[in-house]
Amino acid sequence: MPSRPELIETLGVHLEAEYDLPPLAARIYADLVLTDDTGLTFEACLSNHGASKGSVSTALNLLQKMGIITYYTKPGDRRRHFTIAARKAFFRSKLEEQLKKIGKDRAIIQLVNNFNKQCNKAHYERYGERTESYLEFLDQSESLVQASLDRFRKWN
Amino acid sequence: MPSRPELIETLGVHLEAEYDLPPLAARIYADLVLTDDTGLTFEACLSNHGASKGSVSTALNLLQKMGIITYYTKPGDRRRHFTIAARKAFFRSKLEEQLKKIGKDRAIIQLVNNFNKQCNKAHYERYGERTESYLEFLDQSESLVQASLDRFRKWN
DNA sequence: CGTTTAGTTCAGAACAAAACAAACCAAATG
DNA sequence: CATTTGGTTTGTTTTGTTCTGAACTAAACG
Repeated sequence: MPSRPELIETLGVHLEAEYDLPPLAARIYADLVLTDDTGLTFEACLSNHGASKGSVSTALNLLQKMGIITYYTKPGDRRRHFTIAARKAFFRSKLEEQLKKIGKDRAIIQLVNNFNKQCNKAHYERYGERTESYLEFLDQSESLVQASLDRFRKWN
Repeated sequence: MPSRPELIETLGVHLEAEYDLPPLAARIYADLVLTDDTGLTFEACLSNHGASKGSVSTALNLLQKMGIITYYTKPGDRRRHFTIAARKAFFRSKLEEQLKKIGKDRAIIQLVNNFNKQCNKAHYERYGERTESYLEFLDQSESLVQASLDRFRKWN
């Protein structure tokens, strides 16, 4: 089993790629994923990652703007406690993202396919069938995601 | 319908993100996608994209190293004609990439889940079921990709 | 009010990525 | 064998990102 810091690093790299985050923001996000819902204070983010106040502030604000994290306060405690925004919805929003991606992918493939139909007829005839087949795969994929999404929605 | 240059730009942006390519390399890739299998010469890449010889050279070499493009020569013509490497396999390799992604995703989710099982029991109990459900989705997704992949493999 | 606490803001340092320009090389051509 | 053609290599410039550090704000506390 990886140690906590190791796992933060591994997960951080992954999140960096998945959500196109700067390194520090991704590490903080990873840290919060591994922390229970009491969350982390600004100060904890600062010391856990050895970064400057400015960097931590920027990273936390970015994650908030992206809807990834929120904070709460305790009465009689001025500090913000940051937590991931909707742990219940974590997988659900992954599925929603997936749905968007499929849509985008289909859109471009159709754009290119239409272009070929008009301007590259030979090519269109040679590969049109594969394109159809891939579009069909996208449809099936979409249905599968949609079905899982429905299950996750009931869950909430 | 978008014009050819517009489509190159749109597709270019998409490919940039999909394969993590530098802008110029992605535009050249897009250009080749819209060009029939006669391909494009170095000179054409150069003038189509208004870039310097050095940049085009670097971009083409990168795309070759990534296995995305190849070139052929005509007897009595010193120029290289660049084409996309395996148009027949285009969708197939997209599916193969998809398969790898699913594997990575599962790996991290399991890593995090194991961590929670040991170090974050309450949290594990609250969300473990969702995790299971998502892992199941990944399995189904994998099967679907695998099935499509088999169809595409026969095709070749 | 002065001070402490909890952050924000912003200029700029440090680094990384992408493209350029010019010199270079190697094969064909006259 | 000098020159053109088709690229490659190398050093530089441009551009963009990420983080820092220091000055600042705003709320609470005594």
